[in-house]
Amino acid sequence: MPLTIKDVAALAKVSKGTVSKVLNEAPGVSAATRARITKLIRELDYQPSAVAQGLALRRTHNIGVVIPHTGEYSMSSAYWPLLLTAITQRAAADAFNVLLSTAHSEEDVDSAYRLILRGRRVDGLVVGAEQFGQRQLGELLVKGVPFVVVGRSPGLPHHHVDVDNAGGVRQMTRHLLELGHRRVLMVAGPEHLPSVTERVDSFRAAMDRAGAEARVIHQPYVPAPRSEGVIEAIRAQLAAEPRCTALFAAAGDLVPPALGAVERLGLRVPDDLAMVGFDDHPFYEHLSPPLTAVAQPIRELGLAATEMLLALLAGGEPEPSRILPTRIVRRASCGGRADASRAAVASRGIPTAR
Amino acid sequence: MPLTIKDVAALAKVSKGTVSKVLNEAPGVSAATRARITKLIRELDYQPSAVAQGLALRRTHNIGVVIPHTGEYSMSSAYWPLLLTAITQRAAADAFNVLLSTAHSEEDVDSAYRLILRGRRVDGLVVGAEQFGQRQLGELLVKGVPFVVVGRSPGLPHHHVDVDNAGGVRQMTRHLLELGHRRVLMVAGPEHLPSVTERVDSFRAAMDRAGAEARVIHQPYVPAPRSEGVIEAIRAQLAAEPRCTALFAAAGDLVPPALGAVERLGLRVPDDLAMVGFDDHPFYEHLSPPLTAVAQPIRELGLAATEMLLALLAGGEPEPSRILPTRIVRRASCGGRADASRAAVASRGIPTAR
DNA sequence: CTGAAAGCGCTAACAC
DNA sequence: GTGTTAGCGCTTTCAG
Repeated sequence: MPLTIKDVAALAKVSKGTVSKVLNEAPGVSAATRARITKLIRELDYQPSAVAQGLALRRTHNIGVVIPHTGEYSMSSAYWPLLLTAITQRAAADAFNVLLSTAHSEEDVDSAYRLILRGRRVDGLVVGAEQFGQRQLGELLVKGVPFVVVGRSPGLPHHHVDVDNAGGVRQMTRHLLELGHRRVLMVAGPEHLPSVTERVDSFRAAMDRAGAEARVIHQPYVPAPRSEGVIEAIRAQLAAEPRCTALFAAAGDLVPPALGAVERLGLRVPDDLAMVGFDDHPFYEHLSPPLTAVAQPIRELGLAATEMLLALLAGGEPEPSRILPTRIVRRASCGGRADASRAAVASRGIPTAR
Repeated sequence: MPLTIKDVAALAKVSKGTVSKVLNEAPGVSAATRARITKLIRELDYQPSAVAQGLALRRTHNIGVVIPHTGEYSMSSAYWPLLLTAITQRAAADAFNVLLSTAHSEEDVDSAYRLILRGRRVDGLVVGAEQFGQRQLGELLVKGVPFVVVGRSPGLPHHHVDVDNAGGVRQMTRHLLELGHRRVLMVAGPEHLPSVTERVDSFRAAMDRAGAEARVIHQPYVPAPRSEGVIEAIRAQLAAEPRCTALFAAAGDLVPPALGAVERLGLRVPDDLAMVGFDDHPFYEHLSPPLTAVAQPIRELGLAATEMLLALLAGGEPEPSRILPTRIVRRASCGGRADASRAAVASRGIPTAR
């Protein structure tokens, strides 16, 4: 049986209340007894029960994170893992733990949601925009649970952080236009997602403005072994006359099928077709040719989301939304000169690969 | 203020005890009142406080997971994200939540460890072998916290799951030998890691047995932008006479620098040099040529770890260890015919890419 | 400055 | 079958 505050009090020959004050660095304890108790606590390696504290204080010091399962299909993007890491790290800095909940399908969203909310075991939530429907968000709003959304869910008002989808696409589209492309195919995700709409609209606007022809096809995100349909759809569009001279994969998960389609047609990149992606990935550098992409500040996004939530939990009033800029990493897949990509944020290396 | 059991009891005109019995499906309540209370609970959308239950029952229904940060450097492997997903999903099936803790450096390990253990907010732990030192594991043992290690930490006895590192390497090495390679370079991770030792020893043994020459260099896992030193070390070994005809990157994080070295030397794969990796990744299919690799059953590993821990928590006595087999996915990087890789486990697609 | 007591929301004996 | 009571480990008045 682990030590309780009562044990500590008995050993120190004081009351529980006094020990509690020492634990919480509350005033009203003489320096002498405080020192004595502090020492005892250290010697005993006593740790107060977070559960009991939670009951008494009605706060758990846990934040919930609801994101999609990283199934085999989604590992062509490092988005969620990097986001989760950043959130966890930032939360830890304020002594908050992260309670994780993932959903692997739409039906599943609701159960993920209740699992983490059940019993109010978190003080607040960070949720992926795609992970909560209007209903769930509305419920959170009603219940008064503090939360911040990563990405935007249209309609209801809420705190949110996101990358500048429109800006990133605009910048990349202009880059393609500058390189002389007049007919570009964008492969985008499912139409009902706000992030998809933002990217597509921005692409269309930039192309229109230049009097160039924007082609867009929407595709579901699908596990790699099942991407046949997606590959075929892209192949068909790519083969259609008049031919597009550039292909824009508007999400990380669409890059592999896009590559598949290009391989299937035997097109040479960048000579026959220029290619770019949204959402950078370490392997892009090693594709042949290396793939130009819009890089998202994923880590910063996670930090921003967490800070916003922590502010909310502290009773503050953070700005309702925070949009982070993207940047283009030029590699050889568009022809022209490829800048060396700027060095990424350094992280100290510890063993991790398996 | 959320509803409490007291409110429900008052509205139902029964005592808290009776409501509690209904909540826990305990006997001793007439069918009629049970039905009435159940209905009321549903109408009110009452959820008992997990914190209060935790206090009373001395179990939190949370499991802790301690894994490395997924810094930029480690996203060339999908190992940790996939593992985490599997754990979370399996835990959810038994109504357990996952409390996440990550460490981004060796110094950090201890704080990650105390953060999650502080206040006993978890019933048990799944930890990455590299994440806990002997000291921490020993402390867990002493404190009697149930835990299972993913990978092996030598010395102390503990429950653990792992992939068959030796078997996977042996199989792949034999494959290379069959293709006629007599001099092979393995790039492996830091020597002090058991998984690295297992892979290296198995490689050496298989090569020796065939009278072939095994060359091994150890390299730290390092962030992508800093891999210059690693690339250079590999390049140097690759250039050394007599030349190796095959290169074995013994961890996911070593594949990008290995590719870098090969590119730098202008070697053609597989004609000048065959290349294989340990730990498969969705992008390997789109490298040129597609990379042959040892695939690890990561998801199954996570499920096994979680099941072992859940069994422990339920008071059972699971087998102390579980080793899962790997399989080779043949692609074109070794020359010869490349089998189509067997279809991976299907997952239903929901929007996830950003 | 310190101790005693009430209460956070729930469970589990044990009466009735 | 149902109500009552005593904790679970901690915080927080409020006396002394």
